[in-house]
Amino acid sequence: MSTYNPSQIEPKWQEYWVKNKTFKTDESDRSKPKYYVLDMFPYPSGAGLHVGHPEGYTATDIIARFKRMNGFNVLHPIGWDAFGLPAEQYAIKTGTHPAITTQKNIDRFRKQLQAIGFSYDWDREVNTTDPDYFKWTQWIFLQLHKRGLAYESFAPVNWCPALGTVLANEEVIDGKSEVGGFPVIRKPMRQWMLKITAYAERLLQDIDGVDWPESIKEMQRNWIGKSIGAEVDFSLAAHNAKIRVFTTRPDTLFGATYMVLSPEHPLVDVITTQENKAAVQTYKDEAATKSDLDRTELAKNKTGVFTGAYAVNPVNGKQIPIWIADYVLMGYGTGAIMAVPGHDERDWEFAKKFDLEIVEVVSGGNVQEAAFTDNQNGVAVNSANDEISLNGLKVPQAKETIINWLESKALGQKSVNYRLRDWLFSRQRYWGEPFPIIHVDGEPKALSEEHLPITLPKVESYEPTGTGEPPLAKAEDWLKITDPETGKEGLRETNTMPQWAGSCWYYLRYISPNYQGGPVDPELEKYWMPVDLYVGGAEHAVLHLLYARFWHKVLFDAGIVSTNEPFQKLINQGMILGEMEYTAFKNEAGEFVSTKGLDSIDHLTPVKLSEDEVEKKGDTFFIKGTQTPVEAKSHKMSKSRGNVINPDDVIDQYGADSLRLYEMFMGPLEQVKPWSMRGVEGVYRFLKRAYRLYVNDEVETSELDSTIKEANPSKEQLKALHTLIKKVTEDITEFKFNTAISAMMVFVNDAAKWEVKPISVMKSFAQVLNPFAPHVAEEVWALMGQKEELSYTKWPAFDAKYLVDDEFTYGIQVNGKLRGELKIAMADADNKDIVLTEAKKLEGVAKYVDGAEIVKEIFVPKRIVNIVVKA
RNA sequence: GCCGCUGUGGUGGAAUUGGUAGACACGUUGGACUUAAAAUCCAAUGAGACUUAAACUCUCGUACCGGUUCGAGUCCGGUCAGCGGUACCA
Repeated sequence: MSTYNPSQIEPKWQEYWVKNKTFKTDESDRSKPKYYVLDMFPYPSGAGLHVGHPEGYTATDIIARFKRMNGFNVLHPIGWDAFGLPAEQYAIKTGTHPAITTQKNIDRFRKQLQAIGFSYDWDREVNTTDPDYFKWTQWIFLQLHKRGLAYESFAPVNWCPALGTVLANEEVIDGKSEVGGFPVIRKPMRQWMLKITAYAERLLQDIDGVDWPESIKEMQRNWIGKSIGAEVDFSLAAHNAKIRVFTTRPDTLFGATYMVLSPEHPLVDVITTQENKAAVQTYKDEAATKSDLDRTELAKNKTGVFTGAYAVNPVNGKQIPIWIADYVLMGYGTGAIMAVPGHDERDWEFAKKFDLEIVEVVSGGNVQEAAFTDNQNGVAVNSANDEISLNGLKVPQAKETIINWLESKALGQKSVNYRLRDWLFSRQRYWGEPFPIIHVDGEPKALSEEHLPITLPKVESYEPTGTGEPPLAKAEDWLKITDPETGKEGLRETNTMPQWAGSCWYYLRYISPNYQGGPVDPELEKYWMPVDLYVGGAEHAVLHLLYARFWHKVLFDAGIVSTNEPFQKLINQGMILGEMEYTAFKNEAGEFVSTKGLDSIDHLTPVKLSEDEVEKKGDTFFIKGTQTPVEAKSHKMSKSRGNVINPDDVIDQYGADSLRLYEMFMGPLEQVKPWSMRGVEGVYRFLKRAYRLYVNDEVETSELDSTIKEANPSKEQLKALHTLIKKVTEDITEFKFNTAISAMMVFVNDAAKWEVKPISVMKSFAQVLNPFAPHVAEEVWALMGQKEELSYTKWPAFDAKYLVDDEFTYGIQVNGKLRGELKIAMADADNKDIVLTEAKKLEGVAKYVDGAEIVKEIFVPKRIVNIVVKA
């Protein structure tokens, strides 16, 4: 009992915190400054917590505890993003209702989180599947609907046959589903869409004002994809109609030698000539059935067919052929382009393949060899008609000139386009929020607020029908509804909302989880918002964070929230990889081979090696004593690789404080880093040493060690303590937890040598340790007989006067090379003459300086001395 | 291809933001304690040269090449590698 035993200490304090509601947030005292520190809430999967969760959660917990000790009123909540596919798929397999699975998983997650000692206010837990919660998700949908931001669409969507549902653009990666990697095809279906494009400009502008990682901001900007250009009308040679194109390079209009329509463009059937009908139809049919994956794979090989029709280039009256090709997308711009093969790579490839004319209109390259695409310094050529000439102008000026001319002739105008599309907001699933929508006389109609929440019906089977009919279509009693307004018979909407819906606004619900007058209590919202710190994985860079910003802005417009942006500061924790693995490869003959220069290693057999079977030579690892290179790499944790670390096991072996400390000590929070069990042992040893400062482990009782006394601290002790306080305070503020921990290690190494440990110093250390390793801190705090609640004690202040040394040590350089060290009294440290005189007396320095001509003497007070001599 | 980030000992990582590179930790080696082991404690530990040995000293060293500077891990230009995002967006 006398040695450090986390399995006894930790449950005791966890129970104490829960029982006493130590971390309950009381907002009645609004005189205190507020701090809202938020974690991305987890999906409570059946697998339980993995080590990635406690990384961000420990970081926010340290901040929360630190802020409490600094007099802030802290809101630090947690909840469950509990709708979603796994529970539904489990239901399909076993017949267990997703609500049951979900509840079980939540209970397990809660237990696991409490076992790590996070200081959440457990009275504010939210659960997206709770009708009291999703009532307000539905309510927010009604606000969107009211504002014309929710609408039905019958356009082709991303249908994933394997998942039996449609997916949002953001959920499709390389033509495959983000979840599971299944192929996705395009299929026209009735869907609900949210008009996020109406907010594109604000989503883009306001990103500048938030304190987020630049990479995430850039990703969002790219996703929104604003491009400025012009729309230009081309009249048809044989029809009295126009085709409008969007281009970012109106300056190249004179070089437009053909035109391409998307196969889905409505004018295709109108303009196609008789002899081309068959070929065009065949091409259209092929394009329609092509999956996104096929389109991506064939991207390098351009395809298309000629329609037989011609358009007229408005600047030079030339007739140019109109083609259709699937490299032009109906969903972007106008679904039609003017092709300028001289200055656009795609158009160039297409023109080469189909032998179309290539004209140079911007000089600087050789357009027969490759498209010349410099859009800054290129100079326009061959670009003049009777009224206008761009010749000699650089691209930006040429653009402006031609746009003005087009506008004056009513042939086109300046135009802005966004890559962002409307958000496909419905899923053909069971385990999601039902829409507050009914269909009467074939028309969708919103139910009014008093009918909320719309709860899920019991169903026999959770399988989608496969034709796109959601499982809810099978719940006949639920499906049929009498319109409360007109008394007509109607049908409920059978789609459900995507998982993102619940996570779009959960941070608001934490503020007033029981409020019945709206999603959030307006008074409290004004006090707590915005979120001061939001920590989570970078995988949500565009999806969740863009959707949540969109909803927040809608709620802002509706007067529900008072801030323009929800999350002031965002930090992405880096992924934790598995332990470093050393792998060599054997060929079919069983010989070790080098993988260098091989495209594929599929035919080789990997052989795992232990650390002491390998050695490093130069930049590469080899099998010891051989020339066989070894791959040294940390991999993503995955079940199939068998390198998953379970936090429960770590806690069993080393305790929660060690888990917390190790995850923070590994390296910078934002960085990707490999797990190391030995590293856990390192911090465990540190905690043991720290505990042993307080408790003598050679005796059989857990009493305070006799070296801890009421005593005046020595100068050295004060210096050690205040160095620690300064470093930890600054590092927490900058989220540099790894170096804060190393400062604590330095302190403990020091203090272990003290024969007398003044209780005042040891109290301060316990306080500093508390945010990081709260269990052991509480334990020693109690041992010292402290009655005050540790979590709310005042964070110790450092006093610079204890940090001053009697001496300063200068590094003395000669010609930039270190040649000696000079210890000098602090009083003389700023005196250039004294320092230099002394420096030149140093043996190592004199060797180089004596007899040489001194060219220059660099003296930077309390930094460096550099004497420059001529050789 | 494009955009972004990162390259420091055997390993994870420090470095006052241009000023003594390698803090702290892991690992390794040696030692103490122990009947022994575990635990704990102490010491050494970037590479190399010189030396019988040690001390001393010196050289090289922050992916690579070059530049700016009294001085560069840090700033600038170029190259390479890895990671993440994105990709016919006109």
